Amino acid sequence: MARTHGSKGEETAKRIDEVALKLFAKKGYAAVSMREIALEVGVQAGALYNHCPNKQALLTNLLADHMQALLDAWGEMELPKDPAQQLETFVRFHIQYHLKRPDQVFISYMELRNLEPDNFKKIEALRRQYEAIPKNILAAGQMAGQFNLADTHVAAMAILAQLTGVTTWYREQGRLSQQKIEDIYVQLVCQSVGITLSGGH
Amino acid sequence: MARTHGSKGEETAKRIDEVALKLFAKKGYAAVSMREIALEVGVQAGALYNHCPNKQALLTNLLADHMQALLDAWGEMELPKDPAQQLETFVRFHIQYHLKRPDQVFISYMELRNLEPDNFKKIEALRRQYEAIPKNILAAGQMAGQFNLADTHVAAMAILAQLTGVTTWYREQGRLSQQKIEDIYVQLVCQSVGITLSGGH
DNA sequence: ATGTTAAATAAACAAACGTTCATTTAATTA
DNA sequence: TAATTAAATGAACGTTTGTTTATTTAACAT
Repeated sequence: MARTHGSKGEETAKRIDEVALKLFAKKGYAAVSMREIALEVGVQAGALYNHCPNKQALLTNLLADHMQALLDAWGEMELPKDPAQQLETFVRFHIQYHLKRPDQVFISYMELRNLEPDNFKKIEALRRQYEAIPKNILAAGQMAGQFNLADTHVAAMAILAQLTGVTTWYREQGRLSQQKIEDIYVQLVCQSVGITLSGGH
Repeated sequence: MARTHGSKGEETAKRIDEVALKLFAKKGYAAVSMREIALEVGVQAGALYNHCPNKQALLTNLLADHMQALLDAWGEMELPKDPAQQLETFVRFHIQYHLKRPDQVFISYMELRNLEPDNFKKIEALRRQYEAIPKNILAAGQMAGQFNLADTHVAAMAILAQLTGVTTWYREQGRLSQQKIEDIYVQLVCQSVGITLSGGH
């Protein structure tokens, strides 16, 4: 056999990315073979190389695309002026975005060490850009005297960690709706920075 | 050559565990070969099998030992009666224990998916045992009317995530001492559950 | 001193790895 | 319709993988 009936390059390329994402998230980059990806795409291993230069590029592109899309999505949010409201906006944004893309989030945190140095630098830079968002919000709230924080940098990292942690236990059919989880986290985060919400959200 | 001068079984077994821990944490279980471990131990690959049945057992034992030691260490702490003080005790305990064993912590969170089903179940059970600690503290504080939480389960998971997250950015030579970091987190956590410390800690 | 056990070596195993290549066929363009 | 390009196949490449085995030697017990 050779080229199969009805095959289209763009479609295959897309499927490769989807499958790679799914498998990397499930088993880890190093534990997934190109043959395994090919099998799930429905193609022979060699065919993958018509669409990507190598395995490493597959991972790098997935991570870079995710981080860039995350930053772009935040860029399109309109921000309230009040730091407390900004913080709430960020909490909801982060939870919503991450729960919608659990696999991307997972590999972004798990597979950084499997990137070759140059690729790592690129992704790490995007990540720091994202970390700057809560850092700036907290710094603004602290400057304005609205927050009560001993250290805004540590607080930002702590908040990010707890927000991202949602993806480890959230189940679509679980006890709590996504909306409810957001509310719980908003309260938790707002209390942790030392403010209380005025109205009962 | 064969048995080398001065070789002792117990020593080698210990070194294998140490090296495996270090390499698994650095590169991930799947990315580390038995030959790589052997090289760092200073032995041929085949010799590893005098001390462990296979690679999977190496990982399982590391994770089981860590989780059991963690639970034992908590068991030896003496607990104050007041839930707020219990929470502070837990925060400091968790940070201290985890910052002292960054590699163990790392693989405990990263390599669960590389465990075969039976091994996974065992480790997961130990982990849930540990998660029950903050859950129970929060539930007690909430019952006593001292905490202000919308959901104690979610809060417990959030707090655990943010505490464990310390290991991702803490550097021994960094800006903040471990003591100072503990203090920051105690304030953050206490505020997040809805209490404020009486004295200025 | 001798016999036994423990702990290593070195070579080998089949299987799987990422990747390449010549070839074939479908889709597209002229 | 013919020529060209795109997208597959399937076999092969040389490595590397986890693990086993026969053999050798050091450590230990009698």
